[in-house]
Amino acid sequence: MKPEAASPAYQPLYRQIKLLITEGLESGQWKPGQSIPSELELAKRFNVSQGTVRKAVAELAQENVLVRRQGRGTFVPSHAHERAQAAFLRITPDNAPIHAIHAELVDCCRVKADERSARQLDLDPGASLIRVRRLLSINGRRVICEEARVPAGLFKGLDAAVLESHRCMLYSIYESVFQIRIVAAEERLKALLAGAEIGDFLGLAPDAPVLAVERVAYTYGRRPVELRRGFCNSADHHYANIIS
Amino acid sequence: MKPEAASPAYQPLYRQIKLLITEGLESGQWKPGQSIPSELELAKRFNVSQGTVRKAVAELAQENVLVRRQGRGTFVPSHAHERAQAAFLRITPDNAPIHAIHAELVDCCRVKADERSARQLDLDPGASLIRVRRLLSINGRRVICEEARVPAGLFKGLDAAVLESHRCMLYSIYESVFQIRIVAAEERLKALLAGAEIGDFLGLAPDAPVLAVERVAYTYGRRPVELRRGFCNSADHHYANIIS
DNA sequence: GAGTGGTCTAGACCACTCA
DNA sequence: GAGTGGTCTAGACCACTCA
Repeated sequence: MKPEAASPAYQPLYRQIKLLITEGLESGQWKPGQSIPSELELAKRFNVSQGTVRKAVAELAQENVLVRRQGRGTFVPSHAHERAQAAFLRITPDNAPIHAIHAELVDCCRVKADERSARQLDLDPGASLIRVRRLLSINGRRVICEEARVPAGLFKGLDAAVLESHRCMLYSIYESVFQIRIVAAEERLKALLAGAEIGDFLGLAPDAPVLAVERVAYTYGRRPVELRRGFCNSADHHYANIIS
Repeated sequence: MKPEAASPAYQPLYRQIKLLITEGLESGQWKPGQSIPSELELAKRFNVSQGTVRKAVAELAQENVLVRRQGRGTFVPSHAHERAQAAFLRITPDNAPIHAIHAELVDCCRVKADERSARQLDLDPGASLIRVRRLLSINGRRVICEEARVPAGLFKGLDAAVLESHRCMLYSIYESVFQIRIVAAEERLKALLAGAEIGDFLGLAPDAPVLAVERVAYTYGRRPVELRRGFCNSADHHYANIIS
C-alpha cells in the first residue's frame, strides 16, 4: 500500500489502516475480549511498516476502541469482563467506591420514535424503537431510574425475557446478544424536580431535585444506536467528570 | 542524553523531555500565546532525536498543555485569546451557540480554609484563601452563580479592584495577572434546590432545582490551585459532556 | 526463549504557512 | 523558498508476559 496522491479526500495511510481495523472489529472478525493480530502481522497483512500500524492502533487505543498490553498483545475491550463499564457509568457514591451494581427491570416495550429521537438516531420519524426502563442500585441503594431506547431493527428480540436472563449492564447485553459495541457517548445534564413517577421509583418526594442525564450512545464510526435518559438521586451520589 | 538504565524510577527519555518542557512553561520561559522552539531546535537543545521530542510534545498537546499547528509551530494556549475557555465552561444554551459571556462581581474577600478545602488544595488547615463570588450571564441571561476559592499566597493582590478592571473569565486573570495557568480540572455534579440566596441571584424560586458543579482546578504537575462551586439554572441550559 | 508492545534513532518526503 | 509540523520507513534495542 502506498500513500495516495494529494486530493480533497486525502487520508494518511495510518488512517486508512485505522479504518481497515475498525471494519474488522465491526464485522466481528475480532471479538470483544479477544486479541487482534500483532503489529508485525498487521503490518505484513496491510503491506505497511510496523510504525504505521502502531500509529493507527495508538489512535484506536486512545479512543478506547482497543486496549494495548505490553508483552501480551492488543485486545478488543469488552463491556462484560472489563470495567470498560466504568467509562459509561459516571455516577458514584460521594464517599465510597462502587462494589456492587444491581439492575431491576421496570418494563420493556415497543414505542414509535418521535421526531427528535428519530433525528438523533438517524432513523425515519415513526420508526419502531424498543424502550427499556430499569432501576439501578449502587452498593444496595436504589439511585438511578433510567430509560433506554434503541432501534427495534438493530435489536431484534430484545424483550423482558432477554433482559431478565442477563442481569447485567445493558451495554454487556448489547455486546453479547446483539453484537453491537458502544464506544462513545454524548451527554447533557440538567437538574429537575423528580415528579410523582420518578419520585416513586427512587423513594423521593415529587419536589426533590434529581440529576437528569440525557445520552446519545455511539457504536463504531460514530453511528448513534441508543438514546438514554437517567434520573439520579444525587443526595449521596454525584456525577464525576475529568476535564482535559 | 541517553536512556538511563532500568530502575524502579525508570522513565523513558520522552517523558524526561516532557518534564523539561513543562518546567520551561512553568518558569515562564515560554508564555501563553507564544510559540515554543521548533521540534528540531528542541531536539538539538536536549540532544535527542526529533522523534523523541515529537512524542513528548504530542503527549503535551494531548493534555491541552500545548497546541500544534502544522506549518506554523507549537504554541502555549492562552485562556485569553483562544477559546481554551470552552474546555472549562461546559454549560451551554440548549438550542443556541454561546455568543456572549458576561461576569458580574458579587464580592471578593478573605476566608479561612476549612479542613476539606485545605486538604483539597494541599494547604494547612486554616490557611488564608481569597473567595470570589460572581454571576455569569450567557447570551445576556443570568445563568450561573459561582464561587471560587484560591490560596491567598499564590494570588497576592487579587481583590475587587483587579477583578473589576479585568472583566473576563477568571482563568484569563489567573494567567495574565498571576502567571498561573489552569490546565485540568475534576468536577462533581449534583442536583440541588436553589435556596433563598442562590434563588435570589438567579431569579429563581427557592425550591427550584439547580445544577451544582464542584471543581478542583489544577495547574502544571497536577497541583491544585482553585476550588470552585457553581450553581446553574438548567431550565434552558445544560452541562455538556463527551465520553471517550 | 519466543513473542508482544514500547522506545529511540536517522532519514526521506509531504502538507501547510508565511513572507 | 524557507521553515514548520505530519507521515512513513527500516532497523535497533528495551520491558514485559508467558510457557
